[in-house]
Amino acid sequence: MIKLVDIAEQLGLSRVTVSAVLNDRYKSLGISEATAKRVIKTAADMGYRRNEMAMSMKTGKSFLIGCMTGALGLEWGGRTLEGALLGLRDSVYSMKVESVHSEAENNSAIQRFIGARVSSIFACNVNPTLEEAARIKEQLSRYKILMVCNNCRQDLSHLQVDPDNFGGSLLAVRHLAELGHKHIAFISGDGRSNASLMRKEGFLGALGDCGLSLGPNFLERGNWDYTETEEAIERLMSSKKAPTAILCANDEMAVVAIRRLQHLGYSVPNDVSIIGFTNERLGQLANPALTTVAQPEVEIGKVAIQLLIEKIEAPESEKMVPESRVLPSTLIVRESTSRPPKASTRSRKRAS
Amino acid sequence: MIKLVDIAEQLGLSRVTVSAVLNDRYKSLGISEATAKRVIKTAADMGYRRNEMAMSMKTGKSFLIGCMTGALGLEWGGRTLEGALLGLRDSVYSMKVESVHSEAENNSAIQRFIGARVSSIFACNVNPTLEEAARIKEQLSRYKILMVCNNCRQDLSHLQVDPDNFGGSLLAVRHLAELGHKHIAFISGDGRSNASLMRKEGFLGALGDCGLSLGPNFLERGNWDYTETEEAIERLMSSKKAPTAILCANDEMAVVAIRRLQHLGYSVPNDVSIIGFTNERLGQLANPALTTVAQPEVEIGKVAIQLLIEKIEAPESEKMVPESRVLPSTLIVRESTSRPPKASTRSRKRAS
DNA sequence: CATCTAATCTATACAGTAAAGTATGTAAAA
DNA sequence: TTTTACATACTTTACTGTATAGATTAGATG
Repeated sequence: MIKLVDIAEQLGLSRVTVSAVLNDRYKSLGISEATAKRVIKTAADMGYRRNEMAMSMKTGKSFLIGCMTGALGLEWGGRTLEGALLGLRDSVYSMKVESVHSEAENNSAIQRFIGARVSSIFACNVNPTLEEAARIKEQLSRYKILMVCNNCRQDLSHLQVDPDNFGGSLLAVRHLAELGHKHIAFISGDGRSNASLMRKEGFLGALGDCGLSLGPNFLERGNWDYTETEEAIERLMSSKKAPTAILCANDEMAVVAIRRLQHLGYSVPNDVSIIGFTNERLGQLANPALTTVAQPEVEIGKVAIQLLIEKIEAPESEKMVPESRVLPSTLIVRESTSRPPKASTRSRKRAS
Repeated sequence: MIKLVDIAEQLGLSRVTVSAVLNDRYKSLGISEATAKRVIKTAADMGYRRNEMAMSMKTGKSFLIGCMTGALGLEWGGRTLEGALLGLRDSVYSMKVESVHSEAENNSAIQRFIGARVSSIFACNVNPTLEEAARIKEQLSRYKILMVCNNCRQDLSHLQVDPDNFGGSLLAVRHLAELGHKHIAFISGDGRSNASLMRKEGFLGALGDCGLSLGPNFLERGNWDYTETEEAIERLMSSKKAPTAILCANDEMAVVAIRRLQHLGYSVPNDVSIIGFTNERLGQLANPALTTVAQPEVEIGKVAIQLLIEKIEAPESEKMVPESRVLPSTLIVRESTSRPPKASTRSRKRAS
């Protein structure tokens, strides 16, 4: 691997001269244009790339961001990471990635990041408990490493970039209310998921906003799971006063819901309207195509990294000041929502 | 950030002593157990983590792998990266990731990797043209950087880990042939995609294997695109001798195919059997649930990285010897395949 | 001859490691 | 008794590739 001295020797100059030229500070150093040109040409010919590590050592700055990510195998997980990588573009920063699935893995990722001297960490779709988050935060502050989270509890004092889950539910419920629905149920995901929690809160808030009340047992738990979601649907539809619309905390559960409803003999959206969350391809291709709350995952990753970079480069005093950003959700109306049936025409049919 | 000298000063020792203890080479250096214990304790108390960069500088080894990845927003893309990160676990290596979408981005990613002094590169779901791959290869060999690819043309002399696309098609066609199908069509993806190409080759080979012949215009192009796939379906079904089964080069096109067929009044699988490729959630949730060829994406990422690490650590002579591994595909039979209809009962119905 | 300026070099630092060196004591060999 | 050898428990020096402050040289100018 060719280095500064190699170029310097080739030209009978010192490393310093070469370094100055290649970093564009040669004018202030009084190096002649002729020399500069020779240096630049030789460097290119020899295929010189400066060693970032050596530079980091010298300057004491790492230009490295650590990203610990969960949910990589899911569309929205990949999209968030993609966004983060996009946010890095054209910056001098680069990213080390570790995938994590447990508290133990979070810890070892952080240890490795510290060893790598990252300037900051993006906890991408990691869902730590409050205690864990606090512990991580304390450890990182000891090393003065910044952290930005998405999908995290709001009450933590670190950087945060989130989709507007609350507002997303509002959009969904308002859409249903405008169609005339009065009996809307909600199927939540994993109880520890902040996204699921905020979507539920948003749902409850939105009912009030629209002057609707929550039906009995209209808050079901699907736990991001097919079977549990199907059971939730069965319970909802077997109650005396069944909902005419169901908001699901993600698209997957929404599609499972549609499938189950159809299996039970209901028509979607004629008997029951369904809305999901996070606009995945499986919703787009469902039959009927799923109405869903889209969230800007790519943008979230991008903004998270940009925020991190801003903070790194901010003056020392502002560096550790927590900041949070919320990016708007949008409603994508497709085929799974329509006006509610008239009470008389609604009936439970056997599956064919 | 605390460093060796800090510990050394605290204890009145030299950096070297501390370094030796913390790297478990203190016995050969003749450092007393008592000193070793003090050092270890102090290091832990002070929260010391050794600086990987400094270590790399000194040893000349980077323990860094660069990963340029495409398709991050798709399930299989995320899974491959996830696998790669899994392959890194418990090794001293770590990974820098860049997402790429074009030749220009591939190049800039490589430039950055060279600057970071990566020991090797994983081109993860990057689909370079032959010329581009050759150029990259030449450039990397200049810096003695290893590269492993998945989803690449087979005839390149670098490391390669691939799913058995060819064999996957064979499994699919054999399954259909066993069910009694004689008229099987294929819908391919992007013509430049190696995966699509190999799946088509496998399909054609498998027809011969099963004693079947290719019907007229039974090779369609869907180009990974919804509209084009729908058009391909229309063309296939409007021909005089329509296929009774269709193998699609991915699950997405397969689900679009099902949707279109149903819209045209056909029943899947009673009128037409459908098989996809790469086992995504959207196929599992389709109605009927999709029969598909699953490929071990996670395993591919894992093996790619393991191969890379093996090579890095291999003696110089074996280092640049190309090697390729192919991991088996499996057929997941669900609801979208069944016996072909008897010729008389097959008819085209209007959509309801 | 002193001063100035242009062009370049020297020395040092960054955090770690490898190899060689050092001070002291002990024990066996000459 | 002196020399040699060796072990103990370390330290010093040198080096990785780069950046930066300060020194140096050559030639021109006053």
